[in-house]
Amino acid sequence: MTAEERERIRQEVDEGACEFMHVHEEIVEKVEKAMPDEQQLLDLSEFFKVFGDSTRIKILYVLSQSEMCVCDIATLLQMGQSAISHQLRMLKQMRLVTFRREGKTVFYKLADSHIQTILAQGMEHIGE
Amino acid sequence: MTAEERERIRQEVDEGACEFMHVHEEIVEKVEKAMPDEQQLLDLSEFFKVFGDSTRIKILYVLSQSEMCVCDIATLLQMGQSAISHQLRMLKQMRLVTFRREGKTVFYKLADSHIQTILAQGMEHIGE
DNA sequence: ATAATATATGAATAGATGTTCATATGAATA
DNA sequence: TATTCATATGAACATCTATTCATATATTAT
Repeated sequence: MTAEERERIRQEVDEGACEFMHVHEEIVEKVEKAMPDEQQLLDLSEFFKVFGDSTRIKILYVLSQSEMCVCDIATLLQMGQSAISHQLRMLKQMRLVTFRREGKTVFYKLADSHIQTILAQGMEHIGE
Repeated sequence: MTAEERERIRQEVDEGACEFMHVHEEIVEKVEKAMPDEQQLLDLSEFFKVFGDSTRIKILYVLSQSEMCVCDIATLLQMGQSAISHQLRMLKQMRLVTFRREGKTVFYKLADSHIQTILAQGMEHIGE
């Protein structure tokens, strides 16, 4: 593909993008080839989004200390049962927590030790 | 603190929280003691929030491949220059990227190799 | 079966967030 | 100095998200 062709395509495709820019062709081409699937990057951001809310971080944190039920979590975080339950649903969907039922009570825990590693990694980063 | 006192305080403090719940006292007390600062957990969620947006993930990804300027990024992501610039501002504030000016152009790169580790860790997790 | 209790969930609302548009700033060049 | 170009930024808007409220479901006990 020549520079001319690329320029034409760019004008057709990137209406909104900088019209007068001076792109560094080599870099762009090189990186373009190394780009993962769009979907993979979307999944990745969805994954991190789960950690990007203080309520969910707190839930994950307390569950890293011990398995516990919904009301234990609500008590610890001083939040309503419903709010916790909604968030646990999301954490379930994202496979970050698992649960077991024992009578009327549902006990939640972290799905795997991987989660703790990520939390610790984040902690490490902000403590700098 | 007796169970009675705790119950009274709970009723005063946790208006919204489950009123009829049967908290598991031992667990709650143990974990309560081990809880980090509220602020630290807020910071942690703020940190992860940055990774929880697909545009920012893409920016971080392309910068993990090579230093580049705003318009290079806009071209690669097929997005407007302004959108990228706004996001770069946030990434700057969160100290995930640094930049150097060269004439009219501003080159951005990842602030440290730590960031790549976190991205890779996330990638690893979703690929399961 | 009925009541009590722990959790789940749908709808509504308020607040946060990302992109766009228009424009400003800063730097090179004529 | 005026112009051009790369980037930055404020305001507006639309979308997404978290919590609350009311209520449903599931399980146990009476």
